[in-house]
Amino acid sequence: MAITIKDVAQHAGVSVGTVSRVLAKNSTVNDAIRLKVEGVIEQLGYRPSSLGRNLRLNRTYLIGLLIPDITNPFFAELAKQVEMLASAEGYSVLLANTHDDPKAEQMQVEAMLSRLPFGLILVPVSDSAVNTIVAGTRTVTVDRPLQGHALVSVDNARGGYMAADHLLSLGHRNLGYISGPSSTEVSRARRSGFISGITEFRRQHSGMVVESRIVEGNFDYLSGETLGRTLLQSAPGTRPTAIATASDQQAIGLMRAAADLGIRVPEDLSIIGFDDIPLASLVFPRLTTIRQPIAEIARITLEAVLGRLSPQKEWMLEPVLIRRSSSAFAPPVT
Amino acid sequence: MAITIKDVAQHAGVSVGTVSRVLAKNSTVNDAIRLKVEGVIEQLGYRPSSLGRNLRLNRTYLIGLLIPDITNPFFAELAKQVEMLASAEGYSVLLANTHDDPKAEQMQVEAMLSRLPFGLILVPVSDSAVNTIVAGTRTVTVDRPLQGHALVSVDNARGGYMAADHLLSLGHRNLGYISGPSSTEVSRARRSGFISGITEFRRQHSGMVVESRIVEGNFDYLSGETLGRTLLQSAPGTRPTAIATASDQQAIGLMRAAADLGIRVPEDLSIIGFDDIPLASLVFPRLTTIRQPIAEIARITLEAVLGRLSPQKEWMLEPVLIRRSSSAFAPPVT
DNA sequence: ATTGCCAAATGAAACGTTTCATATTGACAG
DNA sequence: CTGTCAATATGAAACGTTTCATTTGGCAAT
Repeated sequence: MAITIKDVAQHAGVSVGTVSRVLAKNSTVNDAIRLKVEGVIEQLGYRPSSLGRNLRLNRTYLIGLLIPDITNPFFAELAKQVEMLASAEGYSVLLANTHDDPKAEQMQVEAMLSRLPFGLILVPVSDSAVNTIVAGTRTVTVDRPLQGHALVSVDNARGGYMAADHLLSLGHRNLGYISGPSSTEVSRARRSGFISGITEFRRQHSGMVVESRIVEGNFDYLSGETLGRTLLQSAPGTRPTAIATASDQQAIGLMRAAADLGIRVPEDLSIIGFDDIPLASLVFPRLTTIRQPIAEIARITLEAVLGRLSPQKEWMLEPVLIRRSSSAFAPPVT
Repeated sequence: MAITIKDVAQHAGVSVGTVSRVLAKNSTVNDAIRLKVEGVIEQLGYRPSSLGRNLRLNRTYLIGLLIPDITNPFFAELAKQVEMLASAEGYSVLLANTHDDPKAEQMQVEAMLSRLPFGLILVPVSDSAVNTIVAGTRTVTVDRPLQGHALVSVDNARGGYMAADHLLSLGHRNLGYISGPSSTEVSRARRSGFISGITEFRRQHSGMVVESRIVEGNFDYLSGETLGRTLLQSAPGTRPTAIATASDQQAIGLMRAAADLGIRVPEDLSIIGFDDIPLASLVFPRLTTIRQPIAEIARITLEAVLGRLSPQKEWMLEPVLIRRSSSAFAPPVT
């Protein structure tokens, strides 16, 4: 049987209220008694039950974190940052994966809400269903927007634009783009940013010919590899000299495909990824990419979920181009 | 104000007890009333509070998961598996990172216990301190042993042995080993398994000369790269023709170092990792490795923590050798 | 008409806290 | 010696459930 505040009170010969006030550091209580009570607490090894406490205060110190897949390095990093900040503030993190499945997402949201978290951080998969459910709990959405809730994300369109701009400025005129699933806003934004980067370039260079080919899949390694293969197996001469991807994972899969086909990076093919996961600087060659400021995203998200930020509805962060060795000047035209 | 069971009772014109019994599907309640109550619940959007429930039952449906670093692909995979299984059983997962820091570990354990999880899954960093603290909550340890608690792990010594055996059977006689930190039992077991693999081989081949050089660092990419560089920069002729590592991350860092130095894998250097993280089959060349059966580890761990397994104190799983392209026959001696 | 029985609903207690109104104490001024 | 006040401790209520001992009502058997 666990030790309750009553046991402590009894042993110390005081009332439960007094013990409670001893525990609440800021309350006024006679020094002798305080010492006595603290002694008993120590001796009995009493640990306040959060159950009673939560009920009484009608408030938990839980933050729900609902992401597609903790195995994805981007989300792992996000989870880590969020957890670090949260636990520094005395909150604990409830983790759940949606596996990009709307059904699973809904169930997980339900499960989380039944635990009455103080707030919810959500990387939503589906647009509907969810928004009715999360009423009542402060919810902040990361990466993907959700009707009626705060959103923290990187400026994905800008990132896509930067990727196109980088490749074009290196002289590439035949580009490929490996997109994420069109069902997500993130994918769409990155891709349309990429496209408008090209459009803008052509406008400025009065109609210069820029070819581009876009293929679509998931954000994972495998999609990068398969779609990369598709792009790279175009007839020689029409094969892109540079490819941008919607995630670093795809980019790494793409590098893999290039290696298999004997295509050298960056000599024959420039690659630029998106995210800047830790691995990006460890693959060979080191990956040029569009970095998402994850720590910043995590910080703002948590502050927002704790209600410390003005109730602004959207925070959009600037991505930054990280130049490494996977991108280089276009090979001379022969 | 949230809707409570009282509100439901009032609206339905029944007592709270009845509503409670309607919610507990297996109880006996008149059909007409059941329907009526269910209607009111639906209409009011009532959602039982886990706060009251937990207090009354003196039981939460939380599983604490305390790992060194969610960013490490191995732990990410473990977390994913555990979360999947747990949520299927109606439990939620509390996640925390220790960052391999005993101080942080202790704080995190305290924080978790104050939430009264039903059980705790722990990948311990430090050997002391913790074991007194976790008394009272069923705790299962993964990967690293902790006095007085159940342990689920792979047979690390066996894994190390298998790595040595694999390289030796390919004809390599000059081996390198990149170890994890000696402070962890895991590292020590893998390394000593590797060493005894060599010893055993020499015994069976009556004293055949096998050289080996061991360096030590962390489990991460960076350590693999730096230590790899150290090993590979030995005087030519004495440089190892095969290197085993204590983690796939190290192995990938090592591949990176080899690429930088112009050493071809597997032609000039065979590499074998440990873990079989998803990335292992995506790097170039695909990584030969010793697989930990993570799904199995997760399954057993969760069952154990839920108290469904006989109170056996230790489960040790067999690792399995996954042969891919990063290891090959030793180059002919010149 | 009385009794006994069963099914089904009720009322109240209990879980471990916090908090607020109230009670106690001691010191000190009048 | 009384009255007042500040300082501090107490007791009880409340948070939202579940559960158990009781009550209620209907109906069959006597």
